[in-house]
Amino acid sequence: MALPRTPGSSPVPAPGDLLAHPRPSLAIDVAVLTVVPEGPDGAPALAVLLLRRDAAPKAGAWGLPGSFVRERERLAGAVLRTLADKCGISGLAPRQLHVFDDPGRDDRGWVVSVAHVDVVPVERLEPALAARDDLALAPIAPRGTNGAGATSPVDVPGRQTSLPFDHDEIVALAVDDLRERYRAAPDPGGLVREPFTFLALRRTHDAVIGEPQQKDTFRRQMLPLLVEDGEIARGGVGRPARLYRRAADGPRVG
Amino acid sequence: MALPRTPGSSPVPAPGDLLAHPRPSLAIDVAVLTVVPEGPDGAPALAVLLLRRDAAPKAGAWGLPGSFVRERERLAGAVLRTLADKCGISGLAPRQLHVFDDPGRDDRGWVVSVAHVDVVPVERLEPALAARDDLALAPIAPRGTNGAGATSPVDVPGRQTSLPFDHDEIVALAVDDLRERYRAAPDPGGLVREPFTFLALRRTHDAVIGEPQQKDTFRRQMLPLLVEDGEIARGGVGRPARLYRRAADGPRVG
DNA sequence: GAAATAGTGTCTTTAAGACAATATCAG
DNA sequence: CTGATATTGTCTTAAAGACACTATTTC
Repeated sequence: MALPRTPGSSPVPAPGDLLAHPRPSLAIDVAVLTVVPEGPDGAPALAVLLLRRDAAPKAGAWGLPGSFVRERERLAGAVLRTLADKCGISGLAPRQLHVFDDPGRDDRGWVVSVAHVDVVPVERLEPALAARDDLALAPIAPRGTNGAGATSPVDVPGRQTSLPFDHDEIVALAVDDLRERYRAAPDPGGLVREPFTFLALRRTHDAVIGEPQQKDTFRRQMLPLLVEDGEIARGGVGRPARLYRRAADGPRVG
Repeated sequence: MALPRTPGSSPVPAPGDLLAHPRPSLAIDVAVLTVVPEGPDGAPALAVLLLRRDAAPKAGAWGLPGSFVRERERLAGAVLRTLADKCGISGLAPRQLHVFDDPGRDDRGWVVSVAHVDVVPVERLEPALAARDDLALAPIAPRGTNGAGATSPVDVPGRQTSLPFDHDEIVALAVDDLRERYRAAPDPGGLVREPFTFLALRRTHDAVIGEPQQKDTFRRQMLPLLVEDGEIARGGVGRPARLYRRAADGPRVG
């Protein structure tokens, strides 16, 4: 077998020898989205998890968690490992969004990154957020309404006006993906603990989609995708609401 | 700088040295879809371009065109190069579908492949198809209607019942993606030469989507996305139809 | 009973599906 | 004029939006 060559030596592969190909570094980035109970306007709102970079390029800047994929590791596994190792968070079910392949996107070399989105209830982020100062939840800017000439879909903390690399684009893709899924099904990201009332479900959808959903239309759309459970009584002030769970054919269980 | 290591030597990266990471081979696969004038039932129908493999694994079997990404090459560029080099075809605008990252998907080693879809008018495939016998257009099986116990969405030529690797899955994703886009906009793949009549447009949509579109509903949906052109007279037998082009805000121009 | 929230009824508006009438050409 | 296709009108049906009414609890 031929010896492994340095990447970029010979563009012509020796047949049968995979290692002869120049190979890129493979990375993942992940936009962890959640709903915070108090957004900028007091109502629940979408937010994204940011991490202060300590590594080489753009050290000190806020960006999305990401890392290189290890040998024979699955992409989803790399995302979950990154969240666990770098953020102390147990993620759930990463979804692929897009591959960013611009050869000039990283000064360090040829890095191809697969962008992901994951959705996590805010309770699972709070311990890590409270314990560390290099983690932050940044609110999603409500569509083009962004301070000054910032082009980021995120209200980045501090003086920073945008996210490094393609992270602004990744957040935009992640938000679009999540909104599309929340228009079609009840809480596909598992943000609401089961069983839940229709009010809790609708408040979450309002926050994700960014605008209030019609009470009755929303009920009629989502009802066929839910199964009833029991009753809630204590706690609320008005008439007790029925409790529901996502129908079995629905997506992942939180 | 540290010497490049063989992939798989050290899973712990030396900080600052990108080359120290084990790196996968990066590949692309592409499902080239088109509409052939005479499908299995005589009507125009969707088909996918297959290539007979000559390389190492599954040599002789029909599969999708694909190849390894070269150094600093864009993914879309690798797709277009593959179509040009291996199929003698000039592709148009590849779209990413999904990253296949199962470490066991290729016996030769750690290969991560980005699946793509591209849409090409059949006229641009015909010269290559006529000149070579390792290229074929396979009809898309109309939803689950597949000979015997075949699980492939493709009617693969010969005795083959499915495509190698994840190619069956790629074709299914490609067809779903194309159908979704054709439900929303007039001929986003540029299959019909401009200017076109409503009949030509609808026949193409019928073929892509796999079932006939309502004549009047289709017209009402697509009309706002088109701009008028002139008139057609010669050729047809009935009343001449107006000619249209895709509206400027539409997608790529063929 | 008053306040608050849950759940349902129904009217209006909009869009799709279906069918058919009218328009305009070649022969 | 006949046959063929294009284009438009309209009726029916289904769904969404909007509004309001009734129901059931806590205080």
